[in-house]
Amino acid sequence: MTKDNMAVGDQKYLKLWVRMLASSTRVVQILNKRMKEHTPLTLAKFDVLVAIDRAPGGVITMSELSRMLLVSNANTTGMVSRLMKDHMVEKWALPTDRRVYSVAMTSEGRKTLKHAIAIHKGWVDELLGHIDADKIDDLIDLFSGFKKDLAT
Amino acid sequence: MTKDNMAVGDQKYLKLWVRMLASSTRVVQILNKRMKEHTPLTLAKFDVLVAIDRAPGGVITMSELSRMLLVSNANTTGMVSRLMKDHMVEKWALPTDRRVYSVAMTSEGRKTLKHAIAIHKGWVDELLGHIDADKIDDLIDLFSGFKKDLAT
DNA sequence: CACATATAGTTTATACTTAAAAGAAAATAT
DNA sequence: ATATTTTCTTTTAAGTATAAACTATATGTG
Repeated sequence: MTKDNMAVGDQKYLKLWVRMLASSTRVVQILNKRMKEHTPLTLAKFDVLVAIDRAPGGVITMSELSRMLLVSNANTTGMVSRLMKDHMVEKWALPTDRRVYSVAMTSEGRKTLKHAIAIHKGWVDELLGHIDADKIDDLIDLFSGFKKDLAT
Repeated sequence: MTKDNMAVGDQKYLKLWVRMLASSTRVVQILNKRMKEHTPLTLAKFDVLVAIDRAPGGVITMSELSRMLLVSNANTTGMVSRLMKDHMVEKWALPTDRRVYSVAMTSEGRKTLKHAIAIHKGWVDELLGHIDADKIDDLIDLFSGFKKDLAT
C-alpha cells in the first residue's frame, strides 16, 4: 500500500513523522546537554570536528564542510570561527586558489574529539538501545532511502 | 540482541542514529522552506499554532505550550511574542492567578493554520511516501518507545 | 500579619541557523 | 588585455534555541 491507494483521511504518515521528529529532537537535546557537561564542545561543534576528521588527510574546505554537515556556507563560517576561538581548528587560504580555505584540527582539537567520540558512541548505544538489533539493518536501509528523492 | 550482548566495536546504533538524524534534518529543512514559501508561517510558528489548536477549548498556558513543544519557557515567550506581532495569537493574564497567561489563536491565526495543516499533510505524505505502508504501524511503535526512557 | 518558599513567566547573554547581499579571487569571453 | 561571469567565502539581518538571572505572584508557616 503506497500513498496512491491510501484511504482519504489516513493520518499514518503524519503520525509517523510527528513521532519520528519528537524522538530525534529529544535525543539531540540529551546528547547536546551531555556533550556540554562532559567536554568543551557542543553537539554542533562535535559534528564539525567529526566531519573534518573524516576528510582525507584531516583537511577540508569550507564548502565541503557545509555539504557534509547539511548546513549553509554562512553557518560553516560561524562554526569554524567559534572553533578557532576555542583553539580546536585552524584555517588557511590555499596558495593555488586564494578564494578557497583549508580547515584542519589543532592537536587540542584532535585530543578533544577522540574523547568526545568515545563517550558519544556510548550515549547513542544507550539512547537507542531499546531497538531490537535484528531491526537495525532494516532501519538503516529505511533512512538511507530518505537521501535519494529529497530535493527541496 | 540488546546492547549488553553487542560485539565490541559494533557501530550499528551509531550508524542508525547518524542516518536517522540526517533524514529528519533534511525533512525539516524542506518542510520549513515550503512553509515559508506557501504561508506566512515558519515551521516553528506552525508547530506553536498546532499545539494551541489541540489544547482543550483552543486555550493553553505558556508552560503547557513549552511542554507540548519540547522547548524551554524562554523560547515559548519569544515564539508567542513573534506570533502576536504577526496577529496570529493573543495572550491574557488569568484573573484568578495573574502569574499565568492564556494563549489562543486569533481568527486570522485559525484561518492561516487551517490552510497550513492541509498542505503540510500533503508534503509529509510525499516526503515519507517511499515507506511501505505495512511497516508504518511498527515504526510508529518504535518511535513511541523513545519517549518513555529518555531522561536527560 | 510577616517572612520563607515555590511557581509562572520574562529578560539577558550566547549559540546555532538561514537567506540575501556583498566581497574577493579566479575563470572565461570577448 | 580587459570586461564579464562564475566560484568561494563572509557579512548582515532575522528567527529559533538554551541556561541563568530576574520579576511578579501565590502559598505556606510561624
